[in-house]
Amino acid sequence: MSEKVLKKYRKSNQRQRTLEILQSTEMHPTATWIYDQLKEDYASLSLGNVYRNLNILVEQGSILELKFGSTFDRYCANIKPHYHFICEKCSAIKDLDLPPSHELNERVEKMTNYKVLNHRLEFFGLCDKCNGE
Amino acid sequence: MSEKVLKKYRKSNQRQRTLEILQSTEMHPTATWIYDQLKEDYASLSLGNVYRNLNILVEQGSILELKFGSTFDRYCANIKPHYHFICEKCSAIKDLDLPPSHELNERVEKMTNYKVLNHRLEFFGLCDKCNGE
DNA sequence: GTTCATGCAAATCGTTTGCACAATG
DNA sequence: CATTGTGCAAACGATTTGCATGAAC
Repeated sequence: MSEKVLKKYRKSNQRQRTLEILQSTEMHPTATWIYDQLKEDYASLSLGNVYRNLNILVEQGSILELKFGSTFDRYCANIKPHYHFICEKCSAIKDLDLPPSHELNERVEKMTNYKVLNHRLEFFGLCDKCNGE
Repeated sequence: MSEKVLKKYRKSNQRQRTLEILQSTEMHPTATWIYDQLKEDYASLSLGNVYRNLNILVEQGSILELKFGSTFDRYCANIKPHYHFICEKCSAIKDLDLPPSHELNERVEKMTNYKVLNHRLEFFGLCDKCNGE
């Protein structure tokens, strides 16, 4: 496993403020929402720089990025519900035999006041081929 | 709940072939990969139409789309692992108190020969506000 | 002959990047 | 002064869409 070298970053008010904004909200904002908040303090702010700072904060482990975007959509003809395993090295996607548990939905429904209709479970790691090396 | 009116579609060899290709593979291909396969039979094929047919097949319930793309990235400052609930109506994302189960990784590891490092679990439905209406 | 299917090219949209200049250490 | 931060605009890449033509019913 290649150990990633942490880059050195200077102090940046804008980046610090970005982190504070993120820490002060329960919602999971988009880059654009954060941009709008920051805009009040930084009139000449650019969206590109918001992305740059968010990526740095992720790299530093200060925040999490929930990827709902930016890679490929994948398609499959196995239409009965099932879980997936995704190889982080070769990007292979495998169907899993683990039977989907409807009971999980009920558990979440009981601990919240949400109506839970379904869920999606994905495992990440190394597939048989990539793990053998 | 608004019931979606199913549109009527004619028979299309290209769309039928798209489904067959998808049904004959274990991998979870991207639109581009499917395009490359189809290209052998349809020399003048356009990628745009592959997307159109894939969307129709999804709408008809013949295939599943695994969205790893095409919406927003969301960010959050809660860096300890946790699961999410996503409201399908208002798109709110909520952190869940359900404790992440490392045991799930082991279960998958035992039933496959993959190295399982982590997983991601998301629930979908209606949040408290949207469910009340 | 009305509606759907298709190819083509342009548009869309979230995100990234190259460049020039300002700020940091 | 060497390096990082920033704004700006252009680039990128996956997906969608408008338009004109061809096929299905």
